Amino acid sequence: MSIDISPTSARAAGRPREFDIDEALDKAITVFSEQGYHGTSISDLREAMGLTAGSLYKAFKDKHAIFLASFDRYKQVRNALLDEELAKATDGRDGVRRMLAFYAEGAHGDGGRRGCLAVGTAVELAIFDDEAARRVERSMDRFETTFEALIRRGQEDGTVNRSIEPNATARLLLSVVQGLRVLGKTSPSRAQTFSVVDVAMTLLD
Amino acid sequence: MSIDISPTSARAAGRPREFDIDEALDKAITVFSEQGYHGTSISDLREAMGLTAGSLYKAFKDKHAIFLASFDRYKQVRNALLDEELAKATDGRDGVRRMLAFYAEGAHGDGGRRGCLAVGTAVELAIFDDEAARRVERSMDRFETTFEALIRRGQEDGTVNRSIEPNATARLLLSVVQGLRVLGKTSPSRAQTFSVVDVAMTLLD
DNA sequence: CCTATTTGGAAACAATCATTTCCTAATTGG
DNA sequence: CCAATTAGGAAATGATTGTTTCCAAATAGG
Repeated sequence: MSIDISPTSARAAGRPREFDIDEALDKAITVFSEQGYHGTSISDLREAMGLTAGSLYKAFKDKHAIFLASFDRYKQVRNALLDEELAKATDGRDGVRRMLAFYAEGAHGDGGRRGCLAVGTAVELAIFDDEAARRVERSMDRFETTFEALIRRGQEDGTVNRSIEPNATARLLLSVVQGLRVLGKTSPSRAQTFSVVDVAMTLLD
Repeated sequence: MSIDISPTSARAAGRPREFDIDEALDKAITVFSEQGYHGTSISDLREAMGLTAGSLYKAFKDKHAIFLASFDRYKQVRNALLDEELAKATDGRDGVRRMLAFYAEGAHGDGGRRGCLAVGTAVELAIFDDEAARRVERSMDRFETTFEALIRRGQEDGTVNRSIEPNATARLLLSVVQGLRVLGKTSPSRAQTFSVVDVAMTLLD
């Protein structure tokens, strides 16, 4: 029995995995987003991920673990894209607009129909699944905090009205964004979706 | 073979049903709201509704029919309550406030955790279930139209700013309301929920 | 009172569910 | 090159799924 401090890059003993875990999770994200957790069977996942049950259960403990891993990857990818977008923001107001536009972009057309995995998880699993609920709450908190920070930044740089309440307004914008994801399920037009963004922006005047 | 134009009140031949359909559907609504369609088994429904499988399948064609009947009753009850609330409105602005408050009231605490059956249906079933999707769309349209009518009424009676665009603003309010239902799944406080309503109302100034 | 009709309810149904088992294949370390 | 370890994959697992069947009970109309 020896203490193992091997780097993660070192390949473990045994036959190497023949598929990329993240690529497989990306397929799982699509299925879970479209069909939900209970609506997705292991067969659905096998087919979408191109794996046999054996491989699935060697890579993940069970269906629930596949779901949580999919959720985590979904958030990681989406957050990275959002951060990239927010890095371009010239001021607080521009940041809010970019953030709203980022979600509006995902809430219409095919992506809107597919849905948001965080919203789906909140609606389907948050009551009885503590691990899922914790992840949803963390995700919502992050959005709210980011909105609030952008509003405060705008109030300092003069692009956002100083008399509005940052936290309450951030929470309203969070509601709008989650609501757009729900409405996106009935595939509204791009214009319809972005008109909501335009109205929301007037709150900063 | 004779043409039957008997009133619906006349009892048909055969053993009479021993349970009230609407009461049973109210139990089903709770289960479907909490667990979703795929997360709810016939056993769950039997237990909640206090019925045997035989009785269930004599009253309804199948699980899907139970769900649609539950959805229809949910909307009927909620719409009746909303109409009652809106009848008290003194002007357009007051109507918008009452409508927002009506949903905020249902979106926090235990009711918020339980969730909205329309939102759950939109998220879980709208893509692959046409009958469910049609019902969701009709429900959303009704909300949007009601909001828009209240805004126009407010613009006429002088309680709502005449320079705002009624349709776009109505759609934003619709988004807010749906978003509150999503956020309600992580059981926010009453104050947190209503602060969103207060901010939304400033759009009418 | 008899027939037709419908419900209540237990038991049975095939199908599908998530998961495991078992064997072979592929790799690492010694 | 051998032992240990892990992955791939087909087949089997028991449990649960939604639904049906069958029989007794309760009603209406004739």
